[in-house]
Amino acid sequence: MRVRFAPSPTGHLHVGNARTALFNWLLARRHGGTFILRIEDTDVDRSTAASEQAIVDDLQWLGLVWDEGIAAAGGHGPYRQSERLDIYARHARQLLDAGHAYRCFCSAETLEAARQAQLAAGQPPRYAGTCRGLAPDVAAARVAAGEPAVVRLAVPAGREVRFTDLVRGDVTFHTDVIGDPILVRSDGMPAYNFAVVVDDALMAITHVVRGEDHISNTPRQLLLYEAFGWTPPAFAHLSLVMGPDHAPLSKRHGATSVAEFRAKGYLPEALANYLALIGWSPGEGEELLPLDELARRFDLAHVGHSAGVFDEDKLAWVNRHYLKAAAPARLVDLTTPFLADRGVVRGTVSAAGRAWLEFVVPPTAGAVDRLSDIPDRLHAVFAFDARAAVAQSSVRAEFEQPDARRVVAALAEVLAARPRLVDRETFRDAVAEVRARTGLKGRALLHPIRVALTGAGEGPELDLLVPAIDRAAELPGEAGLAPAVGCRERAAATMAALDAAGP
RNA sequence: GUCCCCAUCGUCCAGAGGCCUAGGACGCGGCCCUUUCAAGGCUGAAACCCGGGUUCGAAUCCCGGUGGGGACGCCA
Repeated sequence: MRVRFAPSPTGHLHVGNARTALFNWLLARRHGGTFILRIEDTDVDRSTAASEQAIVDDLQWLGLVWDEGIAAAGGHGPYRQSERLDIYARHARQLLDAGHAYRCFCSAETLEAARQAQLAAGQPPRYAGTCRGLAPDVAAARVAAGEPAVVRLAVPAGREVRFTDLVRGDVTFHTDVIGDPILVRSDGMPAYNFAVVVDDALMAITHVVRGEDHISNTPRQLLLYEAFGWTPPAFAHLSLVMGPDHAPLSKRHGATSVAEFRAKGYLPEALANYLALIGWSPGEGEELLPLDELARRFDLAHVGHSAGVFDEDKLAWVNRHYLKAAAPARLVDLTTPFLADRGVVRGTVSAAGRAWLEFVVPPTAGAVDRLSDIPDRLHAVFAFDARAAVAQSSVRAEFEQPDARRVVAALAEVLAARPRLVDRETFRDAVAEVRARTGLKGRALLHPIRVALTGAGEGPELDLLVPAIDRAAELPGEAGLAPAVGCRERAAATMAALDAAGP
């Protein structure tokens, strides 16, 4: 089995295309086949080397390694269509000579006008076949005279083209609804339908798994296989991925590219796992499975027929699972850029700074949806302003609670008499003392402490936050982290701000 | 407009004629756990698009309707 993913390097890798790549990859892995990456860059105006690189990076990030293709070995190259121009020219010649294709001299403007007219008249827009009857020698003479021409496939009239789609079953098209497709453009570049067929055939592709948007191209391609006398591969058309409003996923729905999800702090294994769940089920009610296990169970016959809505909430849930399972050192590495963006990490992190990150990041990552949420949860460690906090209405409201001030006063005293609270035990111990002094417990006790120390009512568990603050406060200035004020000072400052603000 | 594809909870899936009083997951509500915030556990509400057939029996098969999507490019 040989399958391929053939993106066009005209932008970032879209999640819908990433899913197509994934399904191809899963199928190849499942059957011990070969997964090939081919670049379809025949649109010179829109294709860029940067896009190709971005797609390569995204595929590698997702873990979808290819066995053959650009930047890999393989005996069926080149794998970039722009490097196969002589091959297409040779095959176009073959079709022309065999009478399966012909030259068309209609200008793009003429064609566009005809298309508009047909649309306006409620007719299916389709090439009328104007140049089809031109005698070969007449056409050759016009070409020799320098007249621009395209090469079109002569689609046989009155026939049915059918194929058995591996996911949808039998599909039938009538050739009467197919206009003669352009094979070679006037500038000599091959057109999509022509290049794919030549490449898939020459690269010995056995299964073409692609988006449903290509289903109507399939009859044209089948006709080409027939013209060449080649045996076509098996086809499988995947339903499309939609946005929440059931419209094609687009920028207006938020993130749509793999790169954007990576930038938002989703783990590659999470995105890949989630993508596999759109239109397919690993079975037995299981959903959270690693790529190799998904591959072990993958089966085209069980791929769904209807379009799937991309649900970022569910992606986040999958991501949470992998965030909890990720190795601590990796989490720190992945989170550092997000922390740097917020100014928490500054420059080179020292061993002490790194130790601090390894203390706080893994447990924090286990409680958020994505890595980009981590700076928010850690924000309070480095930013604290008692006066500003007390000026907030929500914080003031907290301290209007009957015993809140007593808690802060006791906390300030307790902390003043203690060393830094650098672990959970010493923190709990300090809380126990505040509890003993105030006789309060539960929310009445912890919430004022939280607000007094962080200036906000929400955030990570105090068991982690407080030690994180005091450890950060002990760090030398060159640790690579922003400076932090310790809890002892915070409690005192809050008390002072409260006193200054009056009852 | 023409052709093609599709149609189970809000969303993603399970369901290949009786196992369906339609199952799981996300999200949502409730409860539990928790000296705070989350997380986690348990639990609840929530769907077979409509109409005809076929059959002893249909979410499952057939036809029609409706709805959604795709294609109709010198884009891929």
